[in-house]
Amino acid sequence: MTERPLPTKDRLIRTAAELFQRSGYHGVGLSELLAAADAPKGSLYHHFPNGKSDLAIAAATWASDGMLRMIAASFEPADSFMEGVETLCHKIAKLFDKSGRWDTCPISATLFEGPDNTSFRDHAYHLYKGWISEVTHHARRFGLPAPEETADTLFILLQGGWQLARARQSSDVLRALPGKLPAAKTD
Amino acid sequence: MTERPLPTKDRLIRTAAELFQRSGYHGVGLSELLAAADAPKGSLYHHFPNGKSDLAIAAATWASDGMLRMIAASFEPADSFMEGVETLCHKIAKLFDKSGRWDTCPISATLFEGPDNTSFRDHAYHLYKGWISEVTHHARRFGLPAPEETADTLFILLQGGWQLARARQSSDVLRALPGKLPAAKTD
DNA sequence: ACACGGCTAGACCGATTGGTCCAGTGAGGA
DNA sequence: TCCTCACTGGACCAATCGGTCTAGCCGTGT
Repeated sequence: MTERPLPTKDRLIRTAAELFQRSGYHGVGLSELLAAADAPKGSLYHHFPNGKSDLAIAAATWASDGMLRMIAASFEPADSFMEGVETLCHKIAKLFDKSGRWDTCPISATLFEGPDNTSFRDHAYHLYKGWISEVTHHARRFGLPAPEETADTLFILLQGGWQLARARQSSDVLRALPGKLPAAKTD
Repeated sequence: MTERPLPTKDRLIRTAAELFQRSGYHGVGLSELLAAADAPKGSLYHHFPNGKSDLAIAAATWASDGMLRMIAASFEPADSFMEGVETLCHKIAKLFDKSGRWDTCPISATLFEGPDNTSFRDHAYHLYKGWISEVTHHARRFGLPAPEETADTLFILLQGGWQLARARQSSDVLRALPGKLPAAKTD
């Protein structure tokens, strides 16, 4: 997993993201993480002087960037807002199935349950805001009446949907999400 | 906190629920937990032979029962389904504010991030099913056209809404939830 | 050819983890 | 009165935690 040719720093970030999503910040030990990334302790503390917490923030940011790209890739080629929503939900459903269906949202897994450090929580909200404002942008572009509120609702549906999908072990929940968005009016 | 007259076992369950919600299963050490509950280690392993994991399941079940009562108390005196939803969302918003606005859903905090034990995940879904079927029952009672689907959606909105509320540090998200439920038709 | 510095490798550290074990303790029944 | 047993209190344990530190590898610039 997470192939070898990548530079050590990137390998650390990717495996950290992966493991934190699976077991949460406190649920992953450095030894397990370093073994999975095939990196020695020295490298970790070279690239991330503050150790685990620095790495966690980097991992969450990296995962968030991926999500941001997924949102953009769903809405940009779409002919309507709802078409973008549909594409996004299907992409996320696929991601869910690929993840083994037990992972948590990368940001909440990594940052909300981290040390009670305020900066962790602030960063989490910062990343979430990025997702929401990206959706808001597209909602506005398609002339939706209440772009901010619609973006909020989509975010809520995705977060809650992911949770229920995880409990049910089925991505069907995620695929059914578009029908629950009030803006499903077909203009 | 969690006053003294309660029997030790109950004190353990309550403080476990509280702490797990704040920091997650792996984020709370036994020493911290026992200190908060003012109980010695011997008592923990007397009441819960399997230690932390047994306690976690008991704590999640206890928290879930409280939620179940809150759902019932919201819908039973209501004159319509939407009135019940409104009441429930406001109750939860209050709970959110009282919790310090950083806690996680007690079940996902306790069970989803616990040991990768399957029984943990199964129990989590079992508890969630309890919530959803309670809502389904009331939806059917009020003659809603699609009771199961409506209950699912309410669950999704509550889970996602809680998450966004936590990020934003504001319970307004939760209070606005009823308006996002498609069944908001006023019959 | 040599020195420099980014990076790796892993031994080592004290603190804390979850868990075990047993000697009390004290209320209730015989 | 004494026995019993559910319960408490805490010493103790190996394992693991996150983190520090230093020795050396190796590519690059001069």
